[in-house]
Amino acid sequence: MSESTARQSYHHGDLRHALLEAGIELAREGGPDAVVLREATRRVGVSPNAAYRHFADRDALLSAVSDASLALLATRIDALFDAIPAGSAELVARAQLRAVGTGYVAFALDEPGLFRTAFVAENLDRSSEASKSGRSGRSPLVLLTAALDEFVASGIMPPARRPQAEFLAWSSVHGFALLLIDGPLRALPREQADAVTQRVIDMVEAGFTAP
Amino acid sequence: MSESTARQSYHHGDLRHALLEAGIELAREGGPDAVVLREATRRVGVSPNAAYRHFADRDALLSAVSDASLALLATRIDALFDAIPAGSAELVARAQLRAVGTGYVAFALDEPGLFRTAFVAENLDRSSEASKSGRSGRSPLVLLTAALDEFVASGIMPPARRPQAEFLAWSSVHGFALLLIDGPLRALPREQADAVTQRVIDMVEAGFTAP
DNA sequence: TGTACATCAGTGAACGCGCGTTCACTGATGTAC
DNA sequence: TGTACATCAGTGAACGCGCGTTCACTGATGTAC
Repeated sequence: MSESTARQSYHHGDLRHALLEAGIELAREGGPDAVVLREATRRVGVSPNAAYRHFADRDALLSAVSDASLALLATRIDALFDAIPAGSAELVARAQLRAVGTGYVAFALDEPGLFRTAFVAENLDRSSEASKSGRSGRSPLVLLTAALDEFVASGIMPPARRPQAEFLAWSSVHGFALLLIDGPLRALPREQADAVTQRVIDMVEAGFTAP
Repeated sequence: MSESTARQSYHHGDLRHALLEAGIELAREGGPDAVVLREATRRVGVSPNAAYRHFADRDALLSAVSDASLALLATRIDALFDAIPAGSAELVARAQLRAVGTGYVAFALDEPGLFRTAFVAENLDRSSEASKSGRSGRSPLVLLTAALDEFVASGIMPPARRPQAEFLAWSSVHGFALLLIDGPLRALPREQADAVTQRVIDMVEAGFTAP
């Protein structure tokens, strides 16, 4: 977009933002390894070292891109979450669990590069820390936690199963996303992938609520 | 081991094997990206281009290392599988599911570098293809499949849930392994990790067998 | 309103690095007679 | 058993590549008076 039109002035105006956008585009195309500092500056039309006015080093750029990817994932989940119709606390909680899982996998399928970038090693941590700190109040983990709390409150999940349940649910959905984008289910047509996603969530839900 | 003693003759004797071992060691230390052709030759004490007598290129070496990693994972699971005591078909099948999951996660924790190397993108496929082709009759996927077939046969799992069930179970355990080695559960002490692993398997089992 | 000057945000050129890979070669091995 | 020679499995040197990063610089901007 704005990258393609040669800029007029010596100063860019918002180079940090432009580099971040370019980095996101690179991640979208090729995952975290494709976030190459020189290529980002090339796309923005600026000399390579200009990046160092805005990012300490290549890792700082990658981190920013990773954070942005995580935010896009969160947005996707939020949208499904907000579309849940009113109902009994139990039904809403079940729908919330489903929304988180469905949005998570859908994002992975639609944006595999960003998905992999969001979960670059050192950032996986941060995604859970950030949510604990409350900085991003609507992070997926927070939404998931709320849903599971309601599972217990409404009596469909035994309290003994509650500890760490977020991570059990997360594991299933995360692993499934990876089998779909990189793994043996890579060739599965989209509609079948969506159908099996629902079965992953069924399994998780049954695992939590089974007598 | 034998790499450390300078070799006597001009010919190495078993350079292919030595390079593979060096590659496995590199993968063990740093995952797939650490499998660097020049470093492997350095460790074996041979000139870099010597590797090309035995591997077409760097990717061929990485593939071989990945295959070897997968084989080590399979061996680990096999050991648990073979230790299952005799019993009713149902109990044995439940124990088999548990053995596959437990061995899988244990390997990931003990050998995170090899684990990540085993599931390098293009090889995740191969792990399921290889098992279908029957070349490796005791691959984890084959063992898992057998266990799940017995779930249905012994009546504890509705046949309607059987299709794709391998991948649902695999997803959960694979995702959990990644949360443990790279992710938010990285800091979990080993014994807690082992305990939560059992709960992951509980969840999967309940999801399959819930009424 | 105009000017001097500090600060900011870029440029251009170059660096060292380690990698994968190729070239022409040579020492060692095995086989035919 | 010995020798000639093809083949095999190494060596040594070099390549180009693209990267991240640093250096000394210069053009643009904003602020004080």
